[in-house]
Amino acid sequence: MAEAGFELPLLLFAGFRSLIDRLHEELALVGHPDVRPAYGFAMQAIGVGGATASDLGRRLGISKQAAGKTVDRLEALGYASRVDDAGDARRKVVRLTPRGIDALERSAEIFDRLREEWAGLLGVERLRELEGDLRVVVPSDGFRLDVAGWFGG
Amino acid sequence: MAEAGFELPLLLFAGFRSLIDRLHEELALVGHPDVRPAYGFAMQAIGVGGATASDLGRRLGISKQAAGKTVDRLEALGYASRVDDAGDARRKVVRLTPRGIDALERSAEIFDRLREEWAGLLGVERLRELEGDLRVVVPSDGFRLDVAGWFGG
DNA sequence: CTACGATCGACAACGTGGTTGACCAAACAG
DNA sequence: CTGTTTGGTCAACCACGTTGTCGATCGTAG
Repeated sequence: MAEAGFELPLLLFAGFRSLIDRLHEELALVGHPDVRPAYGFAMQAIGVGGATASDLGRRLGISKQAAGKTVDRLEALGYASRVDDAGDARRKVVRLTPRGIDALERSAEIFDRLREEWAGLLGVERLRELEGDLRVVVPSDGFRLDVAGWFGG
Repeated sequence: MAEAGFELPLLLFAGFRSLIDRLHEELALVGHPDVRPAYGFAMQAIGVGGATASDLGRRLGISKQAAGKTVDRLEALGYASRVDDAGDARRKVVRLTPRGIDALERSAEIFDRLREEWAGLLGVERLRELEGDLRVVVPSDGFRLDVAGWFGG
């Protein structure tokens, strides 16, 4: 007999949440206690190359205004800074500060470590299968990262 | 070489999100266009037996005040109603209306159908493994359903 | 039976991640 | 030169959370 269908989303969310929660626990221990999940995604989207608020909005699937507000918070926390664009007086390029870069690098390390933990529990092959299976069932056309707004409304 | 660790949470979230999005698309088609993800979780937590706002808060891992506000919205949409408790004048029991029950039943059907879809893509055995593996790596001690607030702050 | 503490539900103020709409300034295309 | 895009910001608003406070009720200990 089949499992109840409603468990599947719960398991996926629980997995996602536990990884993100672990990430932020560890991040707090290495000097980034005030990074919130939303900031992490935003910094990832800004990347080392920087981005404008409009870019960021497009990458995250949110409005440029919402992206701008996120940048405000990132800036207030010292993770990013706006610099005027030399070639276009309208644009203000958001760049990650060294602190922002550090948070990004630490996050990558921690995620790798977490993945190894899962590999230890499941076996490397099994984890690879899990990832592969998810890639199959997940729509390939990218997806929006506006978690809070998506869920809430 | 190992996959990048940061893909894992993204895949899990994408899976979760695609299931929830599909659910609400289908739900909209069968007469429940205004159910939001948060409402679905809340109704699930209320259940056919009903619950008080405080109960709901505990089940969802949110404050009783937040639970009360969710009940307000559920009530405004006709999915739930508050009834005075005969034996305790403080308590107001939240009960799902027939419309609320319908939404819950439809959701269960849709989730089952969605799971079958995944089974078709992956194979029944592989899907069962995926679920089993997730159960292994996910902390067993339950988890909070305050998605929006968790992500945001 | 009375007094105290815990609980329920509500109100208020606030924080955070989103939304639209409006607007100006700068860039671009004709 | 003019009309249209585009980028950034301001303002108002909404949804989902938070904490703090409060009166009313319940349960229990004295």
